[in-house]
Amino acid sequence: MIECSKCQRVESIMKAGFVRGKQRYLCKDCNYFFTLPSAQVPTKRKRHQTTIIDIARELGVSNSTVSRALHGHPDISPDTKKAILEAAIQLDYQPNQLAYSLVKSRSNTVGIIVPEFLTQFFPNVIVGAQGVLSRAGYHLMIMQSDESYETEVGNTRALLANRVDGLIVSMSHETNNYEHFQAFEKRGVPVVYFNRVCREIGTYKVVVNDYQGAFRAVEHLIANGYRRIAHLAGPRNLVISQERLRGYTEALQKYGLPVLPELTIHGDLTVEKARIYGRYLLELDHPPDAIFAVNDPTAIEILLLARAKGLRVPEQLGVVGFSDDSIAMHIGNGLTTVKQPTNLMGQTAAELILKLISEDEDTYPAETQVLETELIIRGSSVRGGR
Amino acid sequence: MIECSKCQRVESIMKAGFVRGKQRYLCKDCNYFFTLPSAQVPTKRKRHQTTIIDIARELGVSNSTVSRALHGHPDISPDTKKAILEAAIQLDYQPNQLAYSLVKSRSNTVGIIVPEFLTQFFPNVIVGAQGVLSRAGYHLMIMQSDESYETEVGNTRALLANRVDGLIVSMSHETNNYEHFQAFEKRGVPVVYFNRVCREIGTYKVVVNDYQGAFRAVEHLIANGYRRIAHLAGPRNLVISQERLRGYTEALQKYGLPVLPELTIHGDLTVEKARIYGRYLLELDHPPDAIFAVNDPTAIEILLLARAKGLRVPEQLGVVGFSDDSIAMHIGNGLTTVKQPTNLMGQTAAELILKLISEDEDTYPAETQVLETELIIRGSSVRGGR
DNA sequence: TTGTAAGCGTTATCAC
DNA sequence: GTGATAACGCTTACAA
Repeated sequence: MIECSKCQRVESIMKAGFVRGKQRYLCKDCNYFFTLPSAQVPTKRKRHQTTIIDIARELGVSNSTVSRALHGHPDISPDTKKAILEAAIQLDYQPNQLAYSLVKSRSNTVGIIVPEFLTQFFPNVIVGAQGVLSRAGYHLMIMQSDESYETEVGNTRALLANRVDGLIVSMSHETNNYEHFQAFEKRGVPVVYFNRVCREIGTYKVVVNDYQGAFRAVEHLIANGYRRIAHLAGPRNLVISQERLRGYTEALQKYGLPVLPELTIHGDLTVEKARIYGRYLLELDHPPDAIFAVNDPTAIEILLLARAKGLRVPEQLGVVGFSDDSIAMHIGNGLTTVKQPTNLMGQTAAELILKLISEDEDTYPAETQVLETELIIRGSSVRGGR
Repeated sequence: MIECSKCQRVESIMKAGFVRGKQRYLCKDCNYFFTLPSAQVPTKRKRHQTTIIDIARELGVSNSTVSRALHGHPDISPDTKKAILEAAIQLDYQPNQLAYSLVKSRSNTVGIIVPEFLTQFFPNVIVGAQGVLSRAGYHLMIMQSDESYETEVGNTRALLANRVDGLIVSMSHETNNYEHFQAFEKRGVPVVYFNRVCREIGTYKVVVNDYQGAFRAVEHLIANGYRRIAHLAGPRNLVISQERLRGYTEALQKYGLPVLPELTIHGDLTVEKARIYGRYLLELDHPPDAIFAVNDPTAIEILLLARAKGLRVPEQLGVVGFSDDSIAMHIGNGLTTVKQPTNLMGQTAAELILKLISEDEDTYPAETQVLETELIIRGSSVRGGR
């Protein structure tokens, strides 16, 4: 049964205890201790996937020939090529992208990290990006940070480990440290930031003109006779919050309205905070007659609060949101909102990353693409007869 | 500086024009012309990623020792381990998951294919699945088929090429051929179907009790006095459509109401079709007094049609949807709907796939997990005073 | 405890 | 046109 690994004798073998759970043997003849290599204890063998070598063996050619045939390389005779392609189908060959990526040092995959998945905004961007990328033969590896800095760092680590060729990212609202993104650039992997960008880093960005969108929204409220306009703002560290706040402020200033600090409250984009701060605003001694919210979910929360308090919208309270989520059209008489070109945003980011991937120098000039917004006017902000 | 490639002398070198843009040199001593091999002319050299070998060289140990240290292998001295871990950090080492996957023949990644991204349903499922998987150290590769059979086949091919360890899938409504899924099982890659499953294949499924959800929805309409209840159904080939239709039919039968063929119309789940068929239903000579729609988007389309026609909801028309999209809560006086446990569905599918991956035999018994639905009653179906 | 070397599935650079 | 053979970065017997 058991033969000595050294002298091949069988008759002189005796058991000699265990090593790490494996039977140890002693050959009395040559005084040699050994254990059996575990390969000889055939466990459940993985099903074998057909490889390029299987095809080569099948046809008696070399694997390089097979590789060439499979890739439409010019220097190959039509006959062998035909035979190889047929064998590939017959053996149900599926190329191993992992091996390919390893040798080419590129994965044909770009990663995208978004803070959340539950509003329409990010899924729409993803769909836009995916269209462009898949047309270019790239895959998209989608990750969500769940608005958590730690998860985001984990996401970047995973994408880095998977050697994505590029990264498209919108930051979590907790993110104040950018080393994990810089790690990509340090390795020559291009990064395109969109929507939630920051000022500190990032040479390639895709954003909307938040300032102008906010400005027009507030201007529209003023034109509809609202005079005491509050702003439910986003987190201070996000550029989108800052820009929307700036639009709000400057619109008030342009029309000679006072900018009252007590009417701007910074939330965190969630409805939970919106409920608290919205209630606070509406219960002020001298409450606002309109609220410009940093996004649609919070604007909708304001509408619900108003309804609960018996405030008539738009007569007693005007409300404007930002993004044009699909709910905006349907709630009440409609929510006026600043529409963002979500799909286009994804497409633009994808095109930019493809461009950066193809130029392997990063000599490509820094670039921030600014997309335009559109004010969608609905029932929540239009007072008749003024 | 420059030494002769032949005689290694340095002092006898002189420049001698250019060859293909590269400086050409002449060694006066041995009369030899040469150019520098391009490796020495560092062009845009791919940035080198630190590997295990770099660490090994740095410390003068072997790569296997490094590998062991990095994986907390027991048989390693604390000192070398410490040194290696420090060097890894200092050299900013990032493991190459591709190489790892190649040698282990598993990617620690599971794929998920969903038909679309734009309703809340699938993103919610994905979030649920991702939570479970990432806690287990797996990544999720998300693909969307865009309700197209061809795209779906492309998705499966990509996931197969990337050697995912498992697949979670909800089919496009065009899918009638299942070879591309069977390819996974043939290779020993487990597949879990959810939501859009089919009867023909699939031993592991996660679904909700569509039949019961639909039955209760229709029962609720009957209890509210509706008698001529139509059904805006889904595509015939989907099991969810069939089951919801069965629930509708049997509820009517239970309460002795006739099942009228002209009141069941099969759509394709899109609002476009819902608009056409909805209008058709509402313009019948003898129109229905309630409509049970196969999903929320189509139910909402019905609400909008009713509003446009001046039909009062729920007095003149009752409406019930399916899924509890976030809009359902907000539209009009609320849309009554059958809530699905989306997040749980994702979790369940993920747990099942993990179980299947860990048993590398597929001895695991076939299993269909049926989750329960909940009827959420809102304004679109409750007539007061009956 | 550590090193050596084979191998995972490809592509690419040479020869022939 | 085709075949060896060396990478790619890593894990893992097995040897030392």
